[in-house]
Amino acid sequence: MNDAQPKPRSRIQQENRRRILDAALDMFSQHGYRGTTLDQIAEAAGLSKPNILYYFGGKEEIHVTLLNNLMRTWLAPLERLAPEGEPLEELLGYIRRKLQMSRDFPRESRLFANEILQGAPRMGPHLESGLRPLFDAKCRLIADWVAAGRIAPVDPGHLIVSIWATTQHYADFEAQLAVLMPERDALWRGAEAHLEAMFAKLLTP
Amino acid sequence: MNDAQPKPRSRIQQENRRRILDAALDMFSQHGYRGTTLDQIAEAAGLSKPNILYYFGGKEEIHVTLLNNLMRTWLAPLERLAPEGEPLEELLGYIRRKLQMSRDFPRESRLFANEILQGAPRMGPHLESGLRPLFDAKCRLIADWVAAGRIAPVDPGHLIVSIWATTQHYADFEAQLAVLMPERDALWRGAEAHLEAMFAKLLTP
DNA sequence: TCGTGAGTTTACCAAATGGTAAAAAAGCGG
DNA sequence: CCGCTTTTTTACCATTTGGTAAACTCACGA
Repeated sequence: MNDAQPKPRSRIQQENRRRILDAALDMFSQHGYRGTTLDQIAEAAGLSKPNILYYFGGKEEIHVTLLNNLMRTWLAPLERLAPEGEPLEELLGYIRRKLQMSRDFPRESRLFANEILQGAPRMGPHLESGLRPLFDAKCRLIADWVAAGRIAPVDPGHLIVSIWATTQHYADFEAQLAVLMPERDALWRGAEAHLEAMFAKLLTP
Repeated sequence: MNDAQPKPRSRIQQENRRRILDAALDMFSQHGYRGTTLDQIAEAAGLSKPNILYYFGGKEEIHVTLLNNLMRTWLAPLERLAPEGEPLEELLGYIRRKLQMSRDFPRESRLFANEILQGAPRMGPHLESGLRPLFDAKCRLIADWVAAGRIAPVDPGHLIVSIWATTQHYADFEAQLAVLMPERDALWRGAEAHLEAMFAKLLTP
């Protein structure tokens, strides 16, 4: 229904679009949508403002593009939660992947958090069409595991929400954690150990 | 060093300041600092913009006032975590109080989340001077409980962080949860049951 | 090497925004 | 009811911001 056009982008187009999106991700994730100006993005990208508007239709189009890109990488870890493996290992693996994403892609995590915090004004449909089916499917998978007695009884939905909450928190609230637990390396190691232990204990039948 | 002045505010001053702060809390928690305009606050408060600037020195002063007020109510639940009681009951009580705050004061939770997400530009000092000592003290308390074998071994810092993450998530990511778990009443009941069960299992020796 | 289209810059603009000055209106103690 | 203070409104302003028009430069294939 929309831009599934080919996209025969020249070398320079690709490079400049990438720079703009990278700069915009920096800004939007730190200052939110309205807190970010085109001039900031332009300066961070090393381009002039009109030049940026040559590559994107406007501020909102940049933001939406980022959100669309985000959705894919964001769903990936959950998609890999598969019925074939050992349930406990599958879930702990998911937790590990999710925590890794918080550490390696904190900007993406904050962009998402900002968008949701503000009521998901530009993402509502995506949640409904992209996230929800996946969430429901994985809830069913977990419910099956519970029914089969392969993991301890647990509300699948709230389990997934707990995993999101705990893992994303380390990216989204980094500014707070930097004050409370200043040793960065120890923080991530401690986080992984704690979350694995916590969810293992919760899920072991 | 600053406004610890008496504050002999007239009836009308108190009322109007309250209305402004309430309206500003609505706006700031939903749109962030830069995403909120004085005109929005004015309209929501039912006052004219210059009138608002009669009560507050400027936009930033309103925001800082809200943040200061927030700090007090925000620390209260953790302060009540006391060494006298049964450790497990104390911690579960804390979790219950924290979740209740997410349900009853989602605006405050989101205001806080917004501020931290953006790097705590107007709250950094408060975290250091207000939150950190409390956090450290409660970590020591929990460590003592662990050392005494009264709760299962757990990293106190990460335990507290997990409690924050899971409880606040229900307020901060409400827009997302509204899509995934539309039945509002069931959501809060399920959240309480799930979190109590999860942390009880984690902490029971 | 020259023409042409892709890419970039300069010079703007209208609207929005935080904030101010000063006059007007309300309150209110006497 | 008066006079003085508090509160509110009207009329502005300078800056910022998203965006545009059009001129200009550059790459590159014929």
